[in-house]
Amino acid sequence: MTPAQLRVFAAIARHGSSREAAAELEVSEAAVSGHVSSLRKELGDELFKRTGSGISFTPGGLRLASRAVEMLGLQDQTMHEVRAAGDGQRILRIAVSSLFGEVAAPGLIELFSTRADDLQVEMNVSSPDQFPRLLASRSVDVTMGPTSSTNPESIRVKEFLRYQMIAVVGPSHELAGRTADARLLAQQTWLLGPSAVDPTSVASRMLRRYRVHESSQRIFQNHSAPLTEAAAGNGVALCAAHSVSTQLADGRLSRLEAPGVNTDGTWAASWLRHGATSPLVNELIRFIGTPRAIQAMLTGSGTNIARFKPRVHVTLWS
Amino acid sequence: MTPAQLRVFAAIARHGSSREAAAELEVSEAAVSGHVSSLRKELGDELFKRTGSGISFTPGGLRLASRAVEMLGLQDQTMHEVRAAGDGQRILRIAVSSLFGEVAAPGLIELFSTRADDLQVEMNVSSPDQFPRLLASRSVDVTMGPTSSTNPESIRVKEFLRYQMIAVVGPSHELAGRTADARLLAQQTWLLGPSAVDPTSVASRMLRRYRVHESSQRIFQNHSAPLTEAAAGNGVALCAAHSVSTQLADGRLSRLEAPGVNTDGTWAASWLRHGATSPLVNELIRFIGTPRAIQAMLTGSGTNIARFKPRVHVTLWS
DNA sequence: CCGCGACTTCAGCAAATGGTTAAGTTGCAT
DNA sequence: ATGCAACTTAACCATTTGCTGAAGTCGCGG
Repeated sequence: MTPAQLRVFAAIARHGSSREAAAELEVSEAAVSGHVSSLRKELGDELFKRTGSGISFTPGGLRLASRAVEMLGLQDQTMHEVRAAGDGQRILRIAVSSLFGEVAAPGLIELFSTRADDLQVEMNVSSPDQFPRLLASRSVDVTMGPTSSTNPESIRVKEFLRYQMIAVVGPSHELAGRTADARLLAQQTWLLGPSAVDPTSVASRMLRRYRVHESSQRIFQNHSAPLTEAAAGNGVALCAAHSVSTQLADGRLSRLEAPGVNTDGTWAASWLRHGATSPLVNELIRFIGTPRAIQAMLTGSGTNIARFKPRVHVTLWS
Repeated sequence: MTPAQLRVFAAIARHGSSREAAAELEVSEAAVSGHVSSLRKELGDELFKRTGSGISFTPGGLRLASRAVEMLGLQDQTMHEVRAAGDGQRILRIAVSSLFGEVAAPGLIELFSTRADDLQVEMNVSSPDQFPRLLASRSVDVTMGPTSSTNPESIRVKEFLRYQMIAVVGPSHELAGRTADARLLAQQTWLLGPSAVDPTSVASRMLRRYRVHESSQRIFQNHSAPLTEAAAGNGVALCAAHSVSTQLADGRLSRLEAPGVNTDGTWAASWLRHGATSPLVNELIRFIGTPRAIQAMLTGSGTNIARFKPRVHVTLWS
């Protein structure tokens, strides 16, 4: 699967014809066909069949078509990025857990990145158990998220924020303001954010603890939607206490007390211990301990349009 | 930038040493060095420098390290996917706008994908102006999102749901239940979802219409967070009327009337007109018009844990 | 300042790549 | 049935790739 082969296949997919692809790439049809037959051999799939008028793709061929343009795009982007980095463009690459990425990171990054000109921050949401791998392969410079017990010697960790996970329900909910027991909790509908998918998260540990059946779990694509659902009285949601303080104060949400439902969590940054740590990383590590940074994490999550750019986002149902 | 070169560079990044990388890949150090020098020439960046104890990466080198493992991973995944597709695994690839993807798609896809076994649905959130390109390059099978005026002849479109965009504020907000004029609207803080970044969206057209200054716009990473902020009285949010009906009913949110603030939007599916449309696509197109599907889109967004799998998610600040 | 460890360059060689032309298949339209 | 358009295969060749061993260079510690 060389870039050349992918380029050829992408051209075929775009035009729906080998001949036109050959014309576009200014090579003979035989050359195109040669690349295709390498791909066919490597992937063990026919990719496309000839029909009277043009060709028709196999399922595998369609699949390859998607990924081919994606891979070529990624390669292209890489070239630009490496060049830009060489020209002094500074980039800080951060991996974050989904909860931190949603409630704390925007405020923090917004504040941090305005401190320096021509600084680009890339935030990558991923599961915390991937953090060591991401650091080890130099895929990111820093990770931020829940602390992990098992960290390799080569990774340095700095804890910077303690938060409390609490359970909340809407004011109209039968358990509002009451104290529940484990048995009762297991019967509730649990409204959860994406972090519930990660088995190491506080949320999913709690679900296991109370033995909440999967059919009582509703997982949303972000951590804000479950709170809205909870406010409407449709179930129990978990969240960081500070992120809902105003909603608790004005009665839109109400705490639910139960043994073990209030858990303390700690957010920590980790990075490679390795010799020369980039100055930018050191700067960030220093910064996250300051009162201003803490403040930004606890409050802000909306950011200005000019500086925000969401990217890829793929979801799979199977 | 061939796969072989990337594999070599990824190994170097992982070990922090050419020698160890050579050992891992079971080739001579010279071979490794050869691949590196090709990369250096192609990218015009030194990538890493020798120091007394090992090597130190240039910014460009670090950048390449991230992307190298990413590209290799993508390639690997592609091989698996093509093979799986050949073995009869059916995949439906959908591109959606950010609003549709958040409020309507989960319910729809959940319902659709349970109708058939071994059916995998991949949902890709992207800007609607990319839809024609994604279809043309066979990157996705169907797109779903706001209708677009300019569609190439080769694309077929089916509108399936009309919705109304409204503006809402919290009950404590000074404009709650009142009718405002354009002048007043321009002075408000606008709480927006990711769709505001896309210049063709209803939201950003409205912002332009009222000449809302960028500094009065707060963009959130999803469409649910701005509603929570609005409920707290911190500004004006835009949303689809049906998605907030309960919140309007119980007074957590309140409509804001103003000339031109209520816009009708239409969601439409589009797909390639091309000869033989996949049966799966036809099935979906037929399905989205049914009452059950409409119902699922209007109500449900939480989905079961076992069937949900978020993926990549990159955000850039610059 | 010498030596060591580690990365880089060089020469040379076998194998693979990527291309060409020409001939061969194949499915559909006439 | 025949012809056509379009994809595939075959034969062949120039070029590049990818390796290796050997020699070269560089930075640092003793």
